[in-house]
Amino acid sequence: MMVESASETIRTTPSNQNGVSSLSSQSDGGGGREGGSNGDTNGEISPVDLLHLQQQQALQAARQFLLQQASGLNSPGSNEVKQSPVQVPVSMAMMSPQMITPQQMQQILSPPQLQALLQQQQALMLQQLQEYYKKQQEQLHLQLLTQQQQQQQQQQQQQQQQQQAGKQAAKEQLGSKQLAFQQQLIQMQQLQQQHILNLQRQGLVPLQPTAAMQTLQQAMCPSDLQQLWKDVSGVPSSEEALKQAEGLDLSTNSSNSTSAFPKAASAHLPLHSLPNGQSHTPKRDRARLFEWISSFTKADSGDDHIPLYSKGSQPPSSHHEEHTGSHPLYGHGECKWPGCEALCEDMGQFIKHLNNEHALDDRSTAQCRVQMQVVQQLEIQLAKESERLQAMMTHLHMRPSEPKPFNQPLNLASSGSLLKRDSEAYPEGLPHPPTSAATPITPLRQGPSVISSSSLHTHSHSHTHAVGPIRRRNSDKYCTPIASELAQNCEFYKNADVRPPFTYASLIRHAILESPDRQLTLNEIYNWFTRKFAYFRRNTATWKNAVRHNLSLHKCFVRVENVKGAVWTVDEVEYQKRRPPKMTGSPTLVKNMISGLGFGSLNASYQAALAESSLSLLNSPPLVTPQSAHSLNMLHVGHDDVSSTVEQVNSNGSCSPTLSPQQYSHPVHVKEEPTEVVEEDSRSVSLLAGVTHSLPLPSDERDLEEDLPTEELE
DNA sequence: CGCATCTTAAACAGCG
DNA sequence: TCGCTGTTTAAGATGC
Repeated sequence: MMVESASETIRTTPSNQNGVSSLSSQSDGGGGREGGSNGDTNGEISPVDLLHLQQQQALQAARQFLLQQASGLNSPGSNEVKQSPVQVPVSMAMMSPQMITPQQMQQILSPPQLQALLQQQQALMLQQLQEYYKKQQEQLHLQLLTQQQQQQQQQQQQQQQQQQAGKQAAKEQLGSKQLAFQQQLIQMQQLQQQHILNLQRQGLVPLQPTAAMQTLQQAMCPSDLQQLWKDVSGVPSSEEALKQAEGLDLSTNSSNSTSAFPKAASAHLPLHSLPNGQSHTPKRDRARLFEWISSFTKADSGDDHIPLYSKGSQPPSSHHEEHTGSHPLYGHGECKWPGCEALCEDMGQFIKHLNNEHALDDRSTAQCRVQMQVVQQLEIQLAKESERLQAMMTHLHMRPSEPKPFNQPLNLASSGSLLKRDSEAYPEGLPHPPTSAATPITPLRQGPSVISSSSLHTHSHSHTHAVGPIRRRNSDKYCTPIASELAQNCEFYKNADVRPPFTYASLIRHAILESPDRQLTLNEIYNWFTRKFAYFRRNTATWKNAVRHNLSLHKCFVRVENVKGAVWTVDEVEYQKRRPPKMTGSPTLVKNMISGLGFGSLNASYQAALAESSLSLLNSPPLVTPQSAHSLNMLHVGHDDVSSTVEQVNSNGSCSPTLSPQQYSHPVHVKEEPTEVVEEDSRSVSLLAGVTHSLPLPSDERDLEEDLPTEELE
């Protein structure tokens, strides 16, 4: 039954996306900014507008990034094959910002990129938020002053006209008015302070006492969004805040009789701009609304069974929540819908409430979008922390005196040009994401695969040229797509319920090769999976079965009887052999895939496979090592790699003394003839050539040309 | 359309 | 008998 829902999901996914893409072709360039002017006639910015602005800007920036990348790929030293790599980016880039759903963005951009983007948006948003607060306060003061003046005037008048009668009453009335304003002022200040406190409480923002109370810092944490969310949503629990927001927004919205919700919705929805904040949802938009919603309902509900294969993007069932015993939106007798907190005695009542109060409408959609941003924030933060950790680990694994060479070339090698473009992608005047400070190399990461390719490639660079034993030892962990990916996004995968973009086979292989003895029991493999990936902490039956299946199916996995039972090892030769030769034809496509830009429309498994195979192509060069001739021949075709480098390490004697060469490279199936090896060899070379000539990035080309001959011909 | 790869599911057998 | 391990088959999705 799972299969059915899953396949349905898969089928609907692309059509949905296409449908969305084809729908709104409005506002290519200026569209992104229309939101900024929405309801902003007096230079005042409401939280709603800020959110909208943030979103718009994020999308805009993403679009810009994609465009630039596309053009960047296109322009320099391009040859005849330039069409394919550009295809996806351009098609994505041509979408109006509204058309790129956040999920798509997530698929297009790696967490770090998203992080960078959002942080940058946050900075701007915070700035504006701060301005907003300031203005509100000023306005309050102003109103307070006018009130006081009025009061004085009235008092004078009253004194003149009727000295005695009604004096007391008027005073009280005016006093209460004044009090209300003062209250508003105080609340506004509290709101502002709370934002800051939230930032600090969550530890998401470093405590900077001096700046803290004056500026709203550089980051916006989920709690802020929640706060804004409440401001925006106008739910009973946050009525005061809403009143403030609306009440204060007199100059622009005093005459607006519509509720805050449509306003919020109009601000958030990418559908169209609603000039007056009127609730207005055409059928067409409702359809898209639904698509949009359904594309996210899945993301946040991690409790149901999501087939690995279909995890591409869509929920297997849009009504999944109603069938489960527990509901992510229901807990402790309360509706957990953001800002709702409605009491529901039981599940049935809750469901009823959910259907009634949180049906598919603009409001819910707006709320959903905000929640999505909250989630994005968290993910981004997670990615950021992961990177930080990675940088720390990288640093600690090295000699203190060493100038950290490993990461440096990462960008230089294959992403050098991208880096430039990427940095250009940030609008002027906006601070670059803080990550760049912590981990200078990462801001540009394209996503798992790209990093992998680049880092891999880089690794080869540094590895073969000027890397000492220690670095080599260190880098061997990062030199493969999986390895580098895991190394860099280790924490991310560990905590985020994200399917790693690698196949079971490659993961298993990596797990085995990562182990001290290059051998693991089945159970240890299981443990590795669960340890490394949050994704594999559920549906254990499914993926464990898959693991066993892969172990049995692939000849590259060799079962070895051990003293304490059976362990699994990797037959590298077999592993190399099994690699799909299909991708050879279109290195550009490969590159494209690797860039992550094309991943959006692929399902997870296929992405994984493609990424893997693609990377393997880009990977081949570096794998030649001062290893024995035998392993050199066997391994330098290496695909995604660890093994080869691991072997290098081994040859250096710095690693895994327990490993017997026989066990590793020729465990059981020692059936490779020299001829076969030669074949592999030549194939790899030709592949390499193909890659070299069609690589869109000049830096890559240069690197390859520089590196390859020396390495290959060595 | 056929092929290859991957994922998922499931049946089955051996073993402790 | 049960659970784990390992093998095998089949179906479906996807891209070339």
